Amino acid sequence: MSEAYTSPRKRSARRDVAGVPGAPASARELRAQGRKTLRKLLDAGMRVFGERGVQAARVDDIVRAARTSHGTFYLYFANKEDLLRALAVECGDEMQLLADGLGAITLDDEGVVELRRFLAAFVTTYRRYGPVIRAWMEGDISDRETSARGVAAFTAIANALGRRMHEAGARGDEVTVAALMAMIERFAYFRTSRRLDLDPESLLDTLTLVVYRGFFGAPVAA
Amino acid sequence: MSEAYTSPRKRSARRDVAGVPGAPASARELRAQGRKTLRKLLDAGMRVFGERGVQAARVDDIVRAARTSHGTFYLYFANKEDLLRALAVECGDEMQLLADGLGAITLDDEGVVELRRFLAAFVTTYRRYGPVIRAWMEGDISDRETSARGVAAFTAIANALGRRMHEAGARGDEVTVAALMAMIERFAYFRTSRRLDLDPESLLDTLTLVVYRGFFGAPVAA
Amino acid sequence: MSEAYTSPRKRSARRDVAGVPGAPASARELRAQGRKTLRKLLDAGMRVFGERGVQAARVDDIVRAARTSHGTFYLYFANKEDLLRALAVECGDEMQLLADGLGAITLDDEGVVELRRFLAAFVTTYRRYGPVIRAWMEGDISDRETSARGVAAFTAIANALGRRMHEAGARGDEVTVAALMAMIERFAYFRTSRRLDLDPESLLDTLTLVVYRGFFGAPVAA
Amino acid sequence: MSEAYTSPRKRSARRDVAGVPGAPASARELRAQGRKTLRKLLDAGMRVFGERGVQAARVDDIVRAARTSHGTFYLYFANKEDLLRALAVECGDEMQLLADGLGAITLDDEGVVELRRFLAAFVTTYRRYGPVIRAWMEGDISDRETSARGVAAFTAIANALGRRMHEAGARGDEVTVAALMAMIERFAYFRTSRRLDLDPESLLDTLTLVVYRGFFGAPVAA
DNA sequence: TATGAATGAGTGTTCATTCAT
DNA sequence: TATGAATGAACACTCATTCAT
Repeated sequence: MSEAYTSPRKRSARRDVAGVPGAPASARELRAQGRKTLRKLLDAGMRVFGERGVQAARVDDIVRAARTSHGTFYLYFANKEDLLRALAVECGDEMQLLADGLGAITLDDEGVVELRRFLAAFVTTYRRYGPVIRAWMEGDISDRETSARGVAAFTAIANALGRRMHEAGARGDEVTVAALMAMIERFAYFRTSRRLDLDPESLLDTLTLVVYRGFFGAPVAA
Repeated sequence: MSEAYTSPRKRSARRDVAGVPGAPASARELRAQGRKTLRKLLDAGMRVFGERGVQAARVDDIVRAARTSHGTFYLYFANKEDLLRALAVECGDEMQLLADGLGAITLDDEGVVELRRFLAAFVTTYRRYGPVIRAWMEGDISDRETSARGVAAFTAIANALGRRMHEAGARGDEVTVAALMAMIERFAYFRTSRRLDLDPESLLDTLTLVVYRGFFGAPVAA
Repeated sequence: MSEAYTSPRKRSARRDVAGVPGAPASARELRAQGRKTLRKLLDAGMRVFGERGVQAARVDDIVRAARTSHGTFYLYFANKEDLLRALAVECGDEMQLLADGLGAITLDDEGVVELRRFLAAFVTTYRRYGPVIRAWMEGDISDRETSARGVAAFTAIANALGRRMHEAGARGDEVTVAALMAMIERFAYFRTSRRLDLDPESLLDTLTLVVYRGFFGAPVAA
Repeated sequence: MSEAYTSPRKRSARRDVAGVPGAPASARELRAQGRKTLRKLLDAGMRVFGERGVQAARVDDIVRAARTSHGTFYLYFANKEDLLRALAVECGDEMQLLADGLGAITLDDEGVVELRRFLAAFVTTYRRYGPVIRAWMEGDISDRETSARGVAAFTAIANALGRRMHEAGARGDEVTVAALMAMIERFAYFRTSRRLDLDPESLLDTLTLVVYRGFFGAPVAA
């Protein structure tokens, strides 16, 4: 009973438990209109995170990009972190698909083609979810759940790569795979950020070559 | 693209007279006492940048770590960015030394030893200057001069590596070297941040192996 | 190590533990200047809480009343609640003094005089700390410590009154004393808020009479 | 003095056309369905005001408690204040009934019984309308009409009590009656909020005793 | 009559930077 | 050279109220 004064933050924390008003998008039923707005915010978030970086992005940037209001943002997400979490879920799903789709890397031309296809797919995903992936890599995420989801996504891909390396007769140990993934991620980053301003196709060729030779160990005719 | 660090004040610009009020440390003669305080601030800055990240680090964190006051900070640096710049100078010098010190990577055991020595030296530098290096890599620096210094430092190492690869008969083109450096940097990052919690020595062995085989192209007996 | 993104609120919570920057006034050494500002804020807080009420008072009202800035407020208090806590400490001390100062209520004119003196003193304290006292009575305080301090203060006075009633041969049980205190508090409230716009002295006479007769049980010649 | 509740919008005034858009409930004819929804909102309002306090209660809390929507709320009430007004009307009626029902307080056992009955009735009313009554007492209401209705309700009871005291040969002056009512109100508050966690019946006995002796002046055998 | 969605002004809090001592 | 104190713009988050369906 009764009016006990609590600092607004506390109140908000208290309410987070009940969970309704500023509840993460997933916690409420949404109609067509609501789903549309949610999508707008997710897209805008991705865009702004990419432009400004996860840390520097302001909620104001995001709502402006989504052409909506401040209040609306908090109707769908508890805060910026919560938006990041939602994007991480999407990104995780996407990366799982990548992992599942990785075929055998045989020691012939077809293997090279498959590897190149995979790397191209990774880059494509990166162009959309790069900021989330970088946040995972850089440890820029404190939320347990979100962080764990990142680990799971990376692990899925790492395992897929490791298995394929094994099949190809190469070392697929943890460290080697980690080095490989680091290289792929950085490559996608440089590619997406245009820091290496070269022809995308030939960039991809070079990466494929380095990965093939360095990690799958097979001699390849340049 | 992305996260270039700009001090908030820049946004709502005010004045930009080169360096008068809290002139950068280098602009003034310092006595013993002053040099000691400067050192304290540089060390504290490095530490805090490492703990909180360049963007999230607050001047308050730094002065507390240095056991000094806000006022003192601005006696030595014009702002947070200026401190980063000072650290970048140190880091750049260090990386130049690394580049200069890279010997030939021959196709025998001695080559492996030299490569391993170089990688170990890089990791050591990274343990101290990691945050600056990461800020460079991630494009988290907006200041022209500081950024340019990063490019120079990376280029020095890249060139050294490229030359040595050439000598060893391997491809030393820009993209390949970039991939190599990305891998080394990430490795050092994971190593320093203990995200890969394995034995440092064997981590280094694996990295050496992957780099040797993947980039210098030589067959190596595991 | 490293930049994990945490929502600003979380960070602030984390820092509260370390306790330095927005630390409650008591946690830092203050010089003359600082003590003066602290006093200004406490006084302004008391005034604004009185005018607007504890809940409705905005930090902005308080800093305007104290002729200082927003930032300064948070240099001395973690938030509004923290200011209330500080005022509660002062108020608690004051009420303890009241309790300690209550003399015997004898069944003669001197008893009436002592009772009147006590009630006058209570009203004086109330004029200064009324908002805090009301917040305690109304349960408008959620903070454990602050709340407990209120209970302690009330208990001290209640015990003193109960003892004096006993000595006078009257019932000094918990409920009766509570009823007595409720009446006194409400009286002070109406008196301070000028809701009963009558002559203060005769108001006090009437209160003394009612209390004397109703609680100390002695027949008194009007 | 103090905490008069004003809706935030009033401050940044906008329009004040008497009662057009969400006309107060009374202004429209309601069918069965509408009356039911109105009732739900009134009940929920009372409940939430009791739990959170009049000031802290949010429209969102109320509609959630009433299992209806924001839009619906404004179909029945112009704003939060309007809901409070509607509840005040109910409460005022109830208190008028209390006043009308107060019988003579004779100087014998029957007088005690009647007083006890009245106090019990007051407590019952308080259990339902406590928040409104407290808002009146605390001056938490800025609306003229609502406030006036509170004064009228209190005056009705005060007059009834004053008259009965007179009949019993006791002082029934304004101040004494105010003191009496303050005590009764606080008692009901503590009783309802369970701050005095004692047996309700014996609480009521004690209150009756104190009131009887202190205000009606009669000697009573404990 | 009911509802979910949208809005934006209001308020709390932080932190880089300046200033007086 | 050092320091504690002050400042205010920037940003996060809330909630009463309106609107389209």
